Amino acid sequence: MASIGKVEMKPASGSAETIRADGLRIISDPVRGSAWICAQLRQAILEGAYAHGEKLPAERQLAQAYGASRTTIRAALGQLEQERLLTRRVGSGTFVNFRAPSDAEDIAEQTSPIELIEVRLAVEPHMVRLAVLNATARDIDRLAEALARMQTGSRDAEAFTEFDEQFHQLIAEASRNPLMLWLYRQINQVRGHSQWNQMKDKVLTGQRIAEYNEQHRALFDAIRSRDVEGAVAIVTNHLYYARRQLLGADAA
Amino acid sequence: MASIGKVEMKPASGSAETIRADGLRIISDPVRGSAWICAQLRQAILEGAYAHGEKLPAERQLAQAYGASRTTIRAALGQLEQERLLTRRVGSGTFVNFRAPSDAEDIAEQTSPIELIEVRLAVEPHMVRLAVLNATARDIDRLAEALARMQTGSRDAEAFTEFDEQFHQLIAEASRNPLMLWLYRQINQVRGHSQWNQMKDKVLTGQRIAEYNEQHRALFDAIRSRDVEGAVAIVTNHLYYARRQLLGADAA
DNA sequence: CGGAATGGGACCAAACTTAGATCATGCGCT
DNA sequence: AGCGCATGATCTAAGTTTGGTCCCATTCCG
Repeated sequence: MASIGKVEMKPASGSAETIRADGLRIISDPVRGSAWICAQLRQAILEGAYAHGEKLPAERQLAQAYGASRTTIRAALGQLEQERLLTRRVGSGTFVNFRAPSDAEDIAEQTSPIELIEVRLAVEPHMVRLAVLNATARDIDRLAEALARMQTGSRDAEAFTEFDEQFHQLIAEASRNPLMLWLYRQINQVRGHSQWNQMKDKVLTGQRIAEYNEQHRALFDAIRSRDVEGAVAIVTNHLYYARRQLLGADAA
Repeated sequence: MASIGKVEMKPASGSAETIRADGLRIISDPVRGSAWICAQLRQAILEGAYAHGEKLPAERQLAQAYGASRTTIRAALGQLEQERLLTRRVGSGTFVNFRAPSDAEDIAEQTSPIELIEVRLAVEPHMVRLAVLNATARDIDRLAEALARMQTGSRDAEAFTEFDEQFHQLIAEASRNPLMLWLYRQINQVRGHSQWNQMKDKVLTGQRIAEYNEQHRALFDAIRSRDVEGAVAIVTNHLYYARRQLLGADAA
């Protein structure tokens, strides 16, 4: 594997830099400083050389690769982290946090978070209705698992969004309607690319995550007990609630 | 393609890295670890290297194959299981749970007319609501034209279906929500390919076409007069009506 | 000179990996 | 049914990797 792209390119020798010998032409660019390394990495990320979520080489390895000290590498990575292009986790590594618009649908760019909520408001209530009516015991087990994961592991907006997508997609599966599932997957894809991602950090405070978790719990209980109207009401309110907060964030 | 690329590192073991004198060129495996193994397996599955339901090698064998510990392999498999790409059964093995990506046409074949109606029942009421709220005068003009065409030229089931799709898509446009419009186009595409086409001749009798036309007329009037609840009620009944007839046709 | 950036090293705590042992389950065979 | 075996699930203990932090010497540049 790794046949694709994963080769090539040296971080050094970007443009005609450091003409040794005579030392004229020294002008050059920021030669191999943290700023230069930062620019190289940023370009690589923005060009999609690294997939979203992919792990970068460890700092010590990058240092060796770029022929720089770890301090310098850390300065560059720190800058990129501030730009929200990277996420760093102790003991784990440094990860890319940028989705290349390569596979992003045009439609995602044109869709505002409000419009996305409107569409979900159209689809999800009836989807939940079908889910309550058609969910198998296995579906409900899966929902329970997802709910447990969500309530234990959703400390930040990033993780919560991911779990939230999983949860709602499981409901889509529980509807046992292939077209409905396909449709919701499309919506989820848009959701992953939309401008929502740029504002969710501001909207999803810790308290709101807790509130959403409560609503998810209530929705699950309604589905499990086959309470059609209750489930529909909960998901409808859930989305109205989210829309209200989006409108508030817009105003702010 | 002499672009800036990713820096490839090698793990501590394995092949010697090759650092060139002039610059640096780093080779070798991208950081093996559970995340990397997970990515490898995911790509293999998504590429169809494993058929749906096929059994993967046992964990102990995978561990040996990847030169990693069983714990690491299990971490990767666990991630893929969470992504619902795998299913694991004690005593049996690990199995692929992924079907070749369904495009619109595949989905259409898997979708029964009833399921299609269910999805439309989910989407269209709220879509109509948005349309009533957001339709421009131009939108309403276009709807009027389509309605006129439909009522004059819909003698057979074929022609009526075409006009009907146009009419509903115009409503989607009137919602002024690009995602909604895109979504409805997808639905319409499925509609064009589905098994519906094979039974519509039997369902769409001349009388029923006339009834549908009446309903369309009423829906248009409601939209034009900005009667939100009225329009929603009409389209909902319209679809329930169609569903009832489909169920009748199924029974027959 | 003096400040800023860089290099190089040490140490820490968190997360990950490894290597086992043991258990529980399901399958195939007699 | 009973048995043996392969497989996934779980646990423990230790080792390794990794980003976070601090310190100090060196280099670069005004």
